[in-house]
Amino acid sequence: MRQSLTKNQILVLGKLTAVSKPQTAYSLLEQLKEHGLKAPPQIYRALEKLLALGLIHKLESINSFVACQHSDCAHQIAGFAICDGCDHVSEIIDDNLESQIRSVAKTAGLVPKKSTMEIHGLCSSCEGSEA
Amino acid sequence: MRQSLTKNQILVLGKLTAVSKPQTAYSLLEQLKEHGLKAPPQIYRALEKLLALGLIHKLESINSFVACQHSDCAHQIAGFAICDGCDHVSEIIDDNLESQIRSVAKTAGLVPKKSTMEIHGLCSSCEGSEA
DNA sequence: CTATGTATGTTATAACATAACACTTTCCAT
DNA sequence: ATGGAAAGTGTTATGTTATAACATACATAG
Repeated sequence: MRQSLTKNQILVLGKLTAVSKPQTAYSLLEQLKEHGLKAPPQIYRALEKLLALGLIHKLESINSFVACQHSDCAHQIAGFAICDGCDHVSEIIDDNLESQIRSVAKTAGLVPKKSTMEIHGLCSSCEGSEA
Repeated sequence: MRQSLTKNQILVLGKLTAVSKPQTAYSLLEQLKEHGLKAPPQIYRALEKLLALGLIHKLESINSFVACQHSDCAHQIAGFAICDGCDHVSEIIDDNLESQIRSVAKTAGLVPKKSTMEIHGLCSSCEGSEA
C-alpha cells in the first residue's frame, strides 16, 4: 500500500506545480540538481509514478509534463489546449470529449484504453501580439 | 511551384504506403538504406515535406509516421485509433471531431492551428486473443 | 545564363528515454 | 520484532529520436 509520495516524487510534482508550465524531463532535472538529483532515471521514475497516480499528464506532442489542473484525474479523459506563444496549457475536461473519443474508437473497432488530445495554437494574448 | 515529389520523398512515402503501419524515422532509414539513404536528415527532411503536403501524419504518442489513408487531408482534422497489439492504425475523419476540437479550444480561449488526437487500445481481433 | 529557392549528402551533436545493477527503505505477515 | 517482498534510490552506460551546420547539386524563372 502506497501511503504517500516519496522524496523524489514530491520534488518533481512540486516543481511542476510551481512553474505551472510544461517541462521536459531534462529541464526538471536541471532545476532539481540543487536538491541532489543527478541523473535522468531519477526524474523519469518519479514522472512514471506521478502519471500512474493521475497527478501529472504527459503532453506527447512536446515531450513535456504538466501538473494536473484538477484534484486528480487518474481516470478522466482530458484535452489540452497549448499556446505555442507562451506555453500556457489549459486542461479541459469535457463530457462531450469522452463520448467523442468513444465514438471515434467505435468507428475504428477499437476498445479504447488511453487517449491523448492536444490542440496547439495561440492564446488570446499571444494572438494579439503576433509578430 | 512544387510540381512533384523528389526522389527521397517518393522513397519515404512509398515505403510508408507499402507497409501501411506506423514507422519510426529510423526504421524507415534502415529499410531505405538499400536505396542509398544513409543519414537521419535525409529521412526527416522528406518526412517534413510530406507532412506539410498532408500526405502523411505523425503519431506523436509513438514517434511514428503513417501514410494518409485519404486522398489528401492537408487541412482536415483527423483522429487516430491505434491498436497496441498489432500496430494497426485507423485514421478517422469525423465532422463532430472538428467541432469538438473547436469547442475545447474555445473553452481555453485558444485559436487552434493544429491538433492531434490519438486513441490507444486493442482492435477487435487483438482484444479476442489477449494474453 | 545566372540568381534564387529547394533538395541533397554528410558529419556531428542535441534532446529524449531506458537498461541494468547494487543498495536502501518501507511495510506488513508471521 | 523480524525478516522477506515490494518499491524506491543512486549510478553508469547506452539506446532512441531529432536537428544543427555546412558544402554541394539541381531546377526554374527572370
